[in-house]
Amino acid sequence: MQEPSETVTNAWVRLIRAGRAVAGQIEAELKAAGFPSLAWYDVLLSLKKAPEGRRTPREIEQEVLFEQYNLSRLLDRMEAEGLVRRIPYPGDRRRQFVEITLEGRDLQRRMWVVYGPAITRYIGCRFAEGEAEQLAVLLGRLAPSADAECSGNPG
Amino acid sequence: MQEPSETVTNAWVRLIRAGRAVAGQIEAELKAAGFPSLAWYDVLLSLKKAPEGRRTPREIEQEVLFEQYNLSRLLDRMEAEGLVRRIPYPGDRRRQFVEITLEGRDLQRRMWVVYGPAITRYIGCRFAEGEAEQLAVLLGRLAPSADAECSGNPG
DNA sequence: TCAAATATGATGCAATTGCATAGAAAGCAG
DNA sequence: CTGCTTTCTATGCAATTGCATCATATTTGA
Repeated sequence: MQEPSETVTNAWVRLIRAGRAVAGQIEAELKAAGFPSLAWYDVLLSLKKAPEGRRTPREIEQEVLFEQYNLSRLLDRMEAEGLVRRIPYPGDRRRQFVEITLEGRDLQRRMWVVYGPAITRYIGCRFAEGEAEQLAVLLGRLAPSADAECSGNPG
Repeated sequence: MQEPSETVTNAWVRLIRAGRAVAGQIEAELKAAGFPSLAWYDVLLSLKKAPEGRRTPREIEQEVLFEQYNLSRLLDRMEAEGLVRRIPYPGDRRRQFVEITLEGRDLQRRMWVVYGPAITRYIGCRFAEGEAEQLAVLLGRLAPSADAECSGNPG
């Protein structure tokens, strides 16, 4: 296992910087509009897309890549705001379902009015459609599930 | 200003997820090896690359995209560990220089031994060199300085 | 069937981050 | 000069995150 090439390192640095820059600007717009952060949006959207608007915390975690303990407390806050509701999971009392409420659905919709155009402005505007496609494909290879080609483990 | 296409949204979602996933794994390896986080590394490297190993906090901020107050306190911690030293800025007493110490340089080097191969493993291994180049170029367009093509401002 | 291992979610506590604002030094307009 | 604005860094306090661990429920395997 060896050092990365200049090019690879550069891609990595830009990946992080670009993510930070764009996320920072979008978060700022959401906040300016009086909305909660992207983390809340991610949870709301994840639930909204799920059948019957419900998922277990584990499923949400894996989709949005949050830490278990962070999500647990984020759900506390969201539940306190009435955006989400925890309900028993039939057949396994360790688990639970988290279900989006009407208010939650509504908030998601209202946030999208700010969020969508922001994505257009910070991403869409900078690429031709084919380029965006290319970028998406390349980034898809970095997904946690995607298998690497070379072997070797940490440590 | 309008909604983003599916493709653009997808690129954005993957950008964030990929960054989180890779950063998470790299952070885990660093921690497992007894090292501090990537944020510390970024500051050390930024200083190391600078002439005479020194930069003002503002310069570091802009390079690594940290918040001013976070960097201020990160530097406190790093200074307490002897990795960095604050020295007066000649001709402007508002500013200061942050200078990397020998210990700081050494830590950067030792962290790279873990960090470099991790970049290879999580990024390099997943792309041919030309693809990595492509990815880097596309991501470069998202840099905060890069100008967007369409107009329209938030709000 | 029962103890050990595993899976899921919650929580106490320390560390970090975000927010608003302070404090100090330049820069600027008249 | 003098007062007003801007720039740069620090900080009090609240909110969030990370870490370790707990509590409970299920699964596994002898």
